[in-house]
Amino acid sequence: MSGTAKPITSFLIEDILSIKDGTRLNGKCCSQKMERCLQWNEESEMLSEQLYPQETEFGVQAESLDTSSPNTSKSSSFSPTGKQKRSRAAFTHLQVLELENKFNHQKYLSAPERAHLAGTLRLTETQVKIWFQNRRYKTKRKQQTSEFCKDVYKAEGLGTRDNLVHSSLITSFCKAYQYRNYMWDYSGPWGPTLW
DNA sequence: CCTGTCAACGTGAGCC
DNA sequence: GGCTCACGTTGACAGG
Repeated sequence: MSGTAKPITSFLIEDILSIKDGTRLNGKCCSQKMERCLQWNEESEMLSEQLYPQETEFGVQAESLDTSSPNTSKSSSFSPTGKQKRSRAAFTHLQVLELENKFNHQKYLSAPERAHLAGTLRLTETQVKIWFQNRRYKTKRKQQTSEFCKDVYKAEGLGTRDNLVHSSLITSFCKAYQYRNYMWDYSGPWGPTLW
């Protein structure tokens, strides 16, 4: 690894993370950040081939992935009642970024691919597997929700005062729906806003 | 305190 | 039987 390679990828990552239109990368991805992520996906592919031909598949140094050292392993803390507390790891932005990057190209991973990705991101294979499972489910729910609400809007039509009331009710329903965050569809026909 | 998010977990089914 | 999947739920955590 040369000294010139790191600043380039670090710049790209910091570039994305510095965008202030949202605090999370996963789930409710905000427009500018996601656009930059998608742009970065393409750039990182080219960069990784040029800069890290042998070292990593993703063009990001493994050491930089667990900087905040999330509690990715099972913690053995106990609740006051004596029951073992369930831990929930908080993946770093970089880990999520790489997982998203991979997911954009592949919705399913083979066992060797999963092992490699887990090693690169310093996660367990199970964590990668679960992440992909959850991610596929979220994508599906998001799509279903979008299509459902789109159909309702189509069926109801817009224009009259009654229809405006209807659309208002529909919007309320969609807002109340558990997976409303999946309606933030940056790649959808309505752009990156909540419709 | 309430609510939203999301990794982790449970369940049932399919594949080999 | 072991593995992975889709799907739904749980519970820790963070932000308002």
